[in-house]
Amino acid sequence: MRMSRAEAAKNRARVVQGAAGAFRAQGYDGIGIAGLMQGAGLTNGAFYKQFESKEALIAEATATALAQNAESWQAVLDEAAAAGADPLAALCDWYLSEAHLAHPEKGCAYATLAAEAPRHDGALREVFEAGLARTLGQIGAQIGGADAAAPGEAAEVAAMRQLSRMVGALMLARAVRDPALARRWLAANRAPEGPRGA
Amino acid sequence: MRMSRAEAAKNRARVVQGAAGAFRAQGYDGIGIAGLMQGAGLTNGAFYKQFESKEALIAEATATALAQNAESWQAVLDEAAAAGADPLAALCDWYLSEAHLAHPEKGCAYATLAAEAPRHDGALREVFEAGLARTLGQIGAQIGGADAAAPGEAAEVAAMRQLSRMVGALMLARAVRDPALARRWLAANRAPEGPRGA
DNA sequence: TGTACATCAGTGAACGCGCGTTCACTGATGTAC
DNA sequence: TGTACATCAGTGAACGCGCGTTCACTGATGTAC
Repeated sequence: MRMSRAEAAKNRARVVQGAAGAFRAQGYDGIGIAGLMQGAGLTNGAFYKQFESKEALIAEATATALAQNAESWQAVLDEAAAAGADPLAALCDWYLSEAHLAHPEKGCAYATLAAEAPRHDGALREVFEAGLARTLGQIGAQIGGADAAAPGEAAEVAAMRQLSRMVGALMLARAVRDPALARRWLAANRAPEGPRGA
Repeated sequence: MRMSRAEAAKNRARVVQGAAGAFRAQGYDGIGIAGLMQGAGLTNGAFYKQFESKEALIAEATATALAQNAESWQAVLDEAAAAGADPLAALCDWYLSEAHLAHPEKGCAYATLAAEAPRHDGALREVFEAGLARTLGQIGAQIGGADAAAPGEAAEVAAMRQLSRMVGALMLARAVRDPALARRWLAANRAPEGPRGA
C-alpha cells in the first residue's frame, strides 16, 4: 500500500540511520538489503524505491554516520571550552573511553569503516575525504590556538597526527582479545600529541 | 590424485600465503574458498583436506601476514642502525611510504584487517594480540634506548602511541580519493612521536 | 628389493543458503476538474 | 467541497549467482610383509 510522502521520507531516514549503525557494527558486507530493511520495519522489495543500489546506501549511511560523529565531537569540544578545560584533552578522553570501545555501532566511522573504503566506490572515498576535512578543521581549530579562525598548515599537520593516532588506537584496542590490554591501549593514547619531535 | 606429502605441504603453504595477500587486498569477506584455492592452482574441494574452516584459514593467514610484517620491520630497523641512522625514523619513513600506500596486499595487516577482527573468532583476536605484543617490543626496544634489553612501561606506552599513529595514518590515507591528500597525510605522520605532551 | 594394499590429497559436482536486484501487483495518497 | 483517476511506496515472490561446506570418487603415495 502506498505511504504518505511524509511517512515514506521517515521510512527512508530510518533505513539510512539503521544502516549507519549496522555497517559500523558489522561492516559493509556484514548485513544485507533484507536485514537492513527488516531493521526499519520494511521488506526488501521497497529498497529500490528509495535507493539506487546498496553501494549508494553505503555512501549515504557513511555520510550520515560521519555527520553525527562531527556533531558529537563539537559538543565535547564546546562543553570542555565552556567549563574552562582543555578541549583537545577532553576530546581524547571521550574518544578513547571504554564506552566508545564497547559501542562501535554508535562510534567513530573512521575506526570501523575507513579500512574498507579503498575497496569501494569513488563516491564513498569522497564521503570519507569530506568527513576528514571537517574533522581536521575541528581539531586544527583547537591546535591553532588564539588565531583559530584560519588554522595554518602547521595546525593541519598536527591535526592529521592527532586524528591518526586516535583512530588507530581505538581500532587496535578493539582488535585484541584481552580487555585489560585494550584498556591499557586506550589509556596510553589518551594524552594529546606533544610537540612534533625528531 | 594423491600428492606426495612434500607436495601437499607446499600446496597448503601456497594457499596460506595467497590468502595472506588476498585478505589484505580484499578483506576477509572479499574472497571465497573457490577463489583462494584457484589462486593456488587447486580446486575448492581440496580446501577441507587442509583446513578446518574458512575461519581457521583467516587466523592462520593473518598470523602469517603479521609474521612477515615483523620480519620486514626488523630488517628496516637493523639496516638503519647499521647505517648509523635513527631506526625509528627510518621505520616511519618506510611504513608511511607511497609504495606501502599503493600495496596493501604486501603491507601492514593491522591497517587492512584489524578493523574486522572484533567481528571474528577469539582465535583471530589472539593472533592480533600476539602480533601487537611483538610489534610493541620491536618499537619499544628503539625507544627504550641504551637499556633496550628490557623496555620499561614508559617505552611500551610510547610504542603504543607510535604504532597507533602509524597504523591510523596509513589507513586514513588509503580511505581518501585525492592522491595528493593521501600523500600529505603520510608526510604529516612521517616524523616519529615527540615527547608525551599535555 | 618386490608385491599387495591401505591411505589420503586431490577432483568436481552438489548441498542449502543468503546475497543484490527485479517485477507483477496492491491500494492509499495526491491531483485534476 | 466532492468525485475520478493517476501515482507510487509499499509487499512478497522470484531471478541468477556465489557463498561455505560436504561427498563420492580417483589414483599415486606410502607402508607392511
